[in-house]
Amino acid sequence: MLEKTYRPEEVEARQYERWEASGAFSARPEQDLPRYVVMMPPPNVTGNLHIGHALDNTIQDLLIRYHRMRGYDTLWQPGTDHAGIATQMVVERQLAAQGTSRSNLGREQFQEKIWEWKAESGGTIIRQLRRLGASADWPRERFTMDAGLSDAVLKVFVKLYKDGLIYRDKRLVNWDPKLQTAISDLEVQQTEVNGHLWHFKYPIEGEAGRYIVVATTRPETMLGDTGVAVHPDDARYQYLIGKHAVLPLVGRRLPIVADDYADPEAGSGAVKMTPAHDFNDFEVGKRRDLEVINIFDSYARLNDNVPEAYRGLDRYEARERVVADLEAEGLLEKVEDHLHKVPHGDRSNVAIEPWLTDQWYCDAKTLAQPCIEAVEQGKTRIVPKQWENTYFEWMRNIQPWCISRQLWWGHQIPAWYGPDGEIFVEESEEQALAAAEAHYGKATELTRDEDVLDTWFSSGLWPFSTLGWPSEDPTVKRDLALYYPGSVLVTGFDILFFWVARMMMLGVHFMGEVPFRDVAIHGLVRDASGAKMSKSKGNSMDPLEIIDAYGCDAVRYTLLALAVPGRDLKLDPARMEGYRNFCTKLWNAARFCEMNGARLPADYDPAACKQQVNRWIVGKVAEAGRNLDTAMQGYRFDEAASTLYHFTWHLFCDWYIEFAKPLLQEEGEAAEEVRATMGWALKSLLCLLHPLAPFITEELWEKLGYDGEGLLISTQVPDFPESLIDAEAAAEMDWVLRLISEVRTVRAEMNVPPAAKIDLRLREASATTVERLERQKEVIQRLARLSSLDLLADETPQGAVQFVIDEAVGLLPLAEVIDISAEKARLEKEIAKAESEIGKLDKKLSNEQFLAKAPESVVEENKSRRAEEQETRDKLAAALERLEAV
RNA sequence: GGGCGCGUAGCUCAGCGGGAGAGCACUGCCUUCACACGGCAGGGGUCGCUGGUUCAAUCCCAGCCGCGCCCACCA
Repeated sequence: MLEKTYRPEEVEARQYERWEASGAFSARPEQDLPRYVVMMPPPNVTGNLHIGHALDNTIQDLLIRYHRMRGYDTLWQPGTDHAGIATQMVVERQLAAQGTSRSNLGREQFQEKIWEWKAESGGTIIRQLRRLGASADWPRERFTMDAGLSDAVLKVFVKLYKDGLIYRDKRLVNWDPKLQTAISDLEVQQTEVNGHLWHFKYPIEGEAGRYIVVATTRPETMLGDTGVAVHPDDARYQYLIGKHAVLPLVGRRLPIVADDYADPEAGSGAVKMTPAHDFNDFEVGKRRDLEVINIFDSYARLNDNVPEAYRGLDRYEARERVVADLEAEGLLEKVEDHLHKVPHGDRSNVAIEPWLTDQWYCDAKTLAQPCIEAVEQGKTRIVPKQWENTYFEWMRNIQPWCISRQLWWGHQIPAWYGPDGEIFVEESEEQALAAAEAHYGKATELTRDEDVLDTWFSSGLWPFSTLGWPSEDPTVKRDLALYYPGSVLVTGFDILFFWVARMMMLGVHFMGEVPFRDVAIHGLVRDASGAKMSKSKGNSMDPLEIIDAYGCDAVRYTLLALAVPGRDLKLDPARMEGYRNFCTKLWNAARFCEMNGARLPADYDPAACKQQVNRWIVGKVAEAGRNLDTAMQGYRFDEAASTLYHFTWHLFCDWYIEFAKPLLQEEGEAAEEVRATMGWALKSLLCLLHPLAPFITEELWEKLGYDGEGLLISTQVPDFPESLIDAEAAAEMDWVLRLISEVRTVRAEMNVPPAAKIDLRLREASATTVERLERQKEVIQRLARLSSLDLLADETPQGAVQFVIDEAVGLLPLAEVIDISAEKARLEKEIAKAESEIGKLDKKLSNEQFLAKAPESVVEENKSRRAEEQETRDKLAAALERLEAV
């Protein structure tokens, strides 16, 4: 016999091990089945599972299990990402704690350290995903720096280079002075800062006493100024165009140029130009042929291109000095407070510096074009659809993607330089040397580019690199044919650009086909009050801890129930408690079934049930199954969760089991049919629930001795054809349910002491209305007896309900426990409510336009509602009169 | 500056042209032989505000007020 409560801690590890050992997680390429493929977003190899991973992977596991149980060959491709900057930072911090640094170790030793660190803590997150119940194809696990995936990176880089889609360029990049690397636009976060706007007077050359005023938020950059721009139509400055200003502190002649970029409305209308340290100024500088003078070193300290007094100063020290010196010279006109956005590195959290360097770029614009079309044509669907706009917006305005990083951890760029700077991009050093020999006519020594690629470059290949591309191996070719493109990519919107867009670009370019059919976007997990979870705020939830506390199924169910597509979810422990209770409820329902000998005969046919309750619950199971299918197709995991929750608790437990109790007391055919149907319903329910709550359902399946090797390993969900839904049984049962509720209410209000349990014995189902009415009468009679009320046998069912209520109310004065004045107040309130309802309906029904234009059915509905309300009102009024008479 | 989204019961959120819903919380009764992580019954909402379209608006449209997010080169 089952225990009284479900104990997840005793079940989860055991069931998981059994699943994994069975091999049932694995794809079955050799079988001729429809395919369902999900590529797991690879977490950082050295990371820990956080709540966002838990959501993302629970959804994927739900989809995978759901499809696996419906006859698909499923591939859930797992793996991890080397996460360049993030991992390098972790190891660097460790080195710092040990009193050393990467520069002390040198490149090779440092890389060894990282590999050691990976070997040590690399498997953590994968193990943690197993705690979540993730049924991924673990033997296929990949790492972005595996040999195979690295081959893919090489091949892609070389091909794109040779196609002219990757190139080297000298331009301003987002330079992170702390991490000492370039970063892409996406890795830059704009942070609002309370700063100042300084207005400086630049003397006009040869016109003593005349100045042009420029404003800046970054005074230190003035040391690199090479011009001043004004708007061509700005009357105030016409006479200055073509003349020069003299840069204070430096003495450089600054051409005053006309350019549309200068906004006459902003500041003084004149703007200083620092082409080496500002993206806009760089563009203006190119147009107006201004000098580009770099004044910073890689740590954002002033270099030798500034007057000696400032050399070596940090940018912020320099700012103070420059302002002080200009003020001393009387050239500071004014200082205003100024709130503005300052770009910061998302990893380092220091202000990034636009800095002139040589970097590798990817021509994202060209790659993006077919991806825009692919989504427009519906080859890939983004769910919810509103995100398509965001995708289009970004893809249409995409900038060149800076793909080189000055790091040591990652895929080193396969580019070699000859002595004269000639670039050789090849898949190996040998090929590069060969190319160099061909180029120079003799063997020539080459130096390899030190930079590595942006992490997202290799993860952009994930949908096909994990399948073995570019290997020519027949197995790989087969897998690519079967498992590319994937069915759906599940992800939060935070990496829509970082990752999804890159996979689209690289997938379409190299495979000639989009990497996935659907992109299912979910929100971010926030705490109960809506704040972002973060360690520093102390509001983060460790998924493993909450799994320990509530059980994995409860955590999964909570996440799914909250997962409205594209919306953030606020995670409240109270919710998890609720779903933990749900698990217990399910467990106990199964326990009841077990205790009462619910069993499923081999020849059981749900469509052949005779009894009404059984026909009804069969239909409700089928309905739940069909609703689940609809929800899953629309990625409405919240609806999937709620439909099964409602069925389990409020239909199966609250009603069906209660109806079954009296029936089970009797021996014979009726009881047998209930046992069989109950067994069938429970078994079906376990099948339906398994993808959401895999552990408890599997455990029950095993404990109840259902067939096969278990839910995950060998069970297919049966079809639930619409024909199983018996509309007549459903309508009757709805009526019975309502009736029982009403009688219960009356009894509660009358304070009728609890008699025996409501005893419903619904006799064999019958098709004819006469018989149906007879049965209902019997139900009413029983209820009435139980309520100590006599009931006229020839009342019609609807009248009977009213009669029961009337009688109950009529008995009120006799029940001493009832407070008469309170009861009067209640009745008066009810009457007022009914009257207001009648008033509204009257108004509606006297509206000619309504009668003329509204559909007939709506009019009829309103009329009958009017009649019902009137009847209710009259009965209530009569009851009130009787009460007053007492 | 541009874009997206949100304001529905005390809380968290579904719904979305024709009688306001769920979970939790709350109140009352019930330790009845699956379950007190339970059962039954109940209270609670001018569906942000103002206009418009419509026979009919929580739902569609416009404006406004609050809140959040994303993107953007404004000194």
